[in-house]
Amino acid sequence: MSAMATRTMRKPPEDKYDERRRALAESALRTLGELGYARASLREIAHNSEFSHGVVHYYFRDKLELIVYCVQEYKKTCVTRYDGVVADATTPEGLVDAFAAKLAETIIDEAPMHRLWYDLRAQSMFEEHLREAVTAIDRTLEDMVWRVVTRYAELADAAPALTPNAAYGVLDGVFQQALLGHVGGQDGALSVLDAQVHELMPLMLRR
Amino acid sequence: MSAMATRTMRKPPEDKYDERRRALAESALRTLGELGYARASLREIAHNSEFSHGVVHYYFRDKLELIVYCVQEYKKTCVTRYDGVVADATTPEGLVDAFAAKLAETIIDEAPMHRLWYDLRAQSMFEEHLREAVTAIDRTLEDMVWRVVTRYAELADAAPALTPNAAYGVLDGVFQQALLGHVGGQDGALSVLDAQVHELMPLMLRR
DNA sequence: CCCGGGTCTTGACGGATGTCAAGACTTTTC
DNA sequence: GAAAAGTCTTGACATCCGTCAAGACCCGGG
Repeated sequence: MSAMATRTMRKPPEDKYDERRRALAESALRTLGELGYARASLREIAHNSEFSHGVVHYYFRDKLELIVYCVQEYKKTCVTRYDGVVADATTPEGLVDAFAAKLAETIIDEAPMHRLWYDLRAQSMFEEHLREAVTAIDRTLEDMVWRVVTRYAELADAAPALTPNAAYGVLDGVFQQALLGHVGGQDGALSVLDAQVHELMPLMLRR
Repeated sequence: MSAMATRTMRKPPEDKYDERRRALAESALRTLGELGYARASLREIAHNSEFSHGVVHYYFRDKLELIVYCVQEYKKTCVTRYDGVVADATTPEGLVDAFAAKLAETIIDEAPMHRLWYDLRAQSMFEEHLREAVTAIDRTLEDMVWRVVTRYAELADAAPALTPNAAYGVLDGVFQQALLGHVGGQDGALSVLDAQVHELMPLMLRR
């Protein structure tokens, strides 16, 4: 009768199951960051993990569910990335310095993850199954940026001159540009980013 | 001996050859805009043209050469897109209105081409063979934006407050966001873009 | 001890893809 | 008008992909 609704036919562990899903998703994220969405096959993903290729369909219905799960997993590593910057800053200039430095740092340390993000966001314009997860992350990132901007305005004793989505669009634009340059081997890309952030942040304050 | 250097073993037409390449590239662009880089197969591309699938390797060495050629072809349709806006504007406000309207218009009319562009740009972070062509287009777009910004500053009798790449990054960011929203069916995306452009352009002037 | 359910591997399937060789059709050339 | 060069189609190849079924392995409870 194929007694298998969709999920949870497990009995005792129930968290071992989720643990495996997370482990698998982590391997998948490594592979995805390396090869991109299009060329990361399930076999390659499994090969970069401690399992064999068949196990994927034991933990995920199909490839897309795996990837959506990965994307949501990735989101968690993003949310708090700049909260330290916001919390520690005491002057507007100091916040801009720390924020710009953190942006450059994350490009250096996590370039594969970031290029995967832009890949997935572009793919979501072709595959609507990705759209929901991508949109959710986009909102999360916008909120994150907005926390930085409002704190900056607060420290400068001014009001933000931009809407949240405009502020996100602006900073995401220059960030993406810097990532592109960095991945392409342009060594000036990161210092340009630093300069651009210092250039842009003051413009976000109403005067 | 397989007498076939790399190109040009043709004798008389030499332009019929290029004409076919262009026709094939046009079909390819249609298909690529529909399916994206990853899922646009040579057979599907040929199917959307008047030829059969084998002909691709008569005019292009492999799939990548086809796509790079397509990308360069696409560039030509971009370069002059906003030149009319620059030429016709007589007041700074008028230029912003026309520019914002043109941005929204091109999202409506050519959404497939634009999402393809962002797809290819993301792919170029994984496939270095795409990088050169993508970088060239990126520079072209930056120049295009810069022409708008300098003309705007000129009309407003002020100096630009941003560097060319910052200005491009900023506008590309909000444009991409609007495209994402438009493709995803958010009907407010375009009016948000219009508002954002009106919000951002004045900030680009030194005061 | 063994039995049963959860876990994982192996191997196979049908289909799609890039590539290319062989030849047919078309145009040019003498 | 026949030969040659250019153009295009057809069909096949090797390979890779996602998926899934069959069974082996592992482990706790009877």
